[in-house]
Amino acid sequence: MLKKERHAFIMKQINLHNKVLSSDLSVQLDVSEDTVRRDLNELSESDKLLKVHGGALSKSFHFPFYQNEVYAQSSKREVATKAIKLLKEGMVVLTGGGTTMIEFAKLIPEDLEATFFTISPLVALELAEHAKLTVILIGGQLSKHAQINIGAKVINELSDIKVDICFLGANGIDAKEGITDSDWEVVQVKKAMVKSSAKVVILSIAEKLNSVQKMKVCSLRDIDYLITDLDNLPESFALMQK
Amino acid sequence: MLKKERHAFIMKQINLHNKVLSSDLSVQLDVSEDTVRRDLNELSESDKLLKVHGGALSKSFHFPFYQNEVYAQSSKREVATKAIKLLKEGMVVLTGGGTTMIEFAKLIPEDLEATFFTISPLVALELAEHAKLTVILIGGQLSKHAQINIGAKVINELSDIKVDICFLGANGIDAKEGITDSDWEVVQVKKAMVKSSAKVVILSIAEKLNSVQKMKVCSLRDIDYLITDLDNLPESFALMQK
DNA sequence: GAATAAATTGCATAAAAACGCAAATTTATT
DNA sequence: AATAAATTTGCGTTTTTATGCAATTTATTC
Repeated sequence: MLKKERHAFIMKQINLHNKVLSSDLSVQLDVSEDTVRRDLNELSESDKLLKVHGGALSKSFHFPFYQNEVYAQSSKREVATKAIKLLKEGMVVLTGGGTTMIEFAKLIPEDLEATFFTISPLVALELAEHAKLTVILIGGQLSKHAQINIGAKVINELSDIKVDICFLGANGIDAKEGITDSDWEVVQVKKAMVKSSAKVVILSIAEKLNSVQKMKVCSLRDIDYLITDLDNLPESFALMQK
Repeated sequence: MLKKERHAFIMKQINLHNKVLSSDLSVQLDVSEDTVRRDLNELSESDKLLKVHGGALSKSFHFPFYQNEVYAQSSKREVATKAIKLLKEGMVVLTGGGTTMIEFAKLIPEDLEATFFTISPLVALELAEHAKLTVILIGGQLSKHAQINIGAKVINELSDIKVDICFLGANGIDAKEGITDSDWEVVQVKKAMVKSSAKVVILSIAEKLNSVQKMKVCSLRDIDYLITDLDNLPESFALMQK
């Protein structure tokens, strides 16, 4: 394995988990810890990460002020920008949570008049910054991990509404397995959201394509739009772009 | 767990709760108290926190000048600190919104087990940082101005619950006119909250005493506790302190 | 002011980093 | 191709860092 490849691997791990251990990398990359250390030193010299005893951390760790920067933010913003185009005046919209969705909320044109339902307090607060939007937060138990509302109450309320379009982030997305997620409660909510919407839009950064999580939300044919930061989707996903 | 990670964790706890105990951190981080003390020493040397016997405090706690822009934060924190004492294990609580309430949420003991209903997304997110709390966000239309959920939906949901105690901020509070507010929708919600609660607690900084707003939420005799940052309340308010 | 909790200090141990060097691998040059 | 030069890698050794434990000193509390 080439040095550059190792570096790429390490950076990916850093972005994914915010930290790496020299010992882990040594095993994963099948090189000595010395080599890993040398790699980390180089990446640290070029300010790509923060080297610490025992491994390295994402740079955002040390500068808590800039910590708000999210992973692959530019990609997510790109995805969000494309998704915005599906919004029309007067629409009734339903959105999920997650960092991509927050970017989406931020990018909505200031003069758009529409009604937004959401299960995410954070997205709701972002949406509320827009003067002409009506924002309705679907209440329920707040999941500490996902920071969205979950539980029977949410499912119930969702069953009472029917919206024009639903924007949803994806945890895993695969041509065969469809949209998948790793949290049971979240899957239940997402299923209900899909059911309540005339059109379903999935937002996902390209990186998540072809990844599969444990539980299924829906299959690809239930989706109306799949939006990524790629210019054109891989063959296997192309079918459902209507 | 890497040292820097521990430091980050500690700082997060500090920012969240304004204080940490060495003994707690030792358990949470799964290291000896010695190590925690060394961590606290290092963070203290770099002026990140204030080390005290038994743990550490947020620097802002004693030097409120350098702290966030929240108006009269130290007073609000004082009010919140007093209010916390009314919380008991296993309680079902209802809270409103506002900066005082956010301070309140931050200061809740980490080990308290309770159920919190709230109409404020921000308070909900703060509460969600506490591992043992069940947080239920009462959904509805998000008021852009007040950043709380309002509208018929909220009133409806509130009418379905009955909680042990309700913590409410006040906009105006006066011996004769009682609790008053300036936003019609907010008043409706607050009324419903009072109705759904066995006990009602009003949190208010002393500054707001004897001020009157346009619309009435309830009179003073509907209140069970009135908490301010004063050591003892003025004569005119004394009556209803039970 | 005695009892208790927390902090400090010194020390032992273990883990990680740094260093130098030799072997191995890659790249460049004929 | 073949070989020289440069780079990269792994290993032993030394140095540094991190952590926990025990003993002592310093605070805190009743």
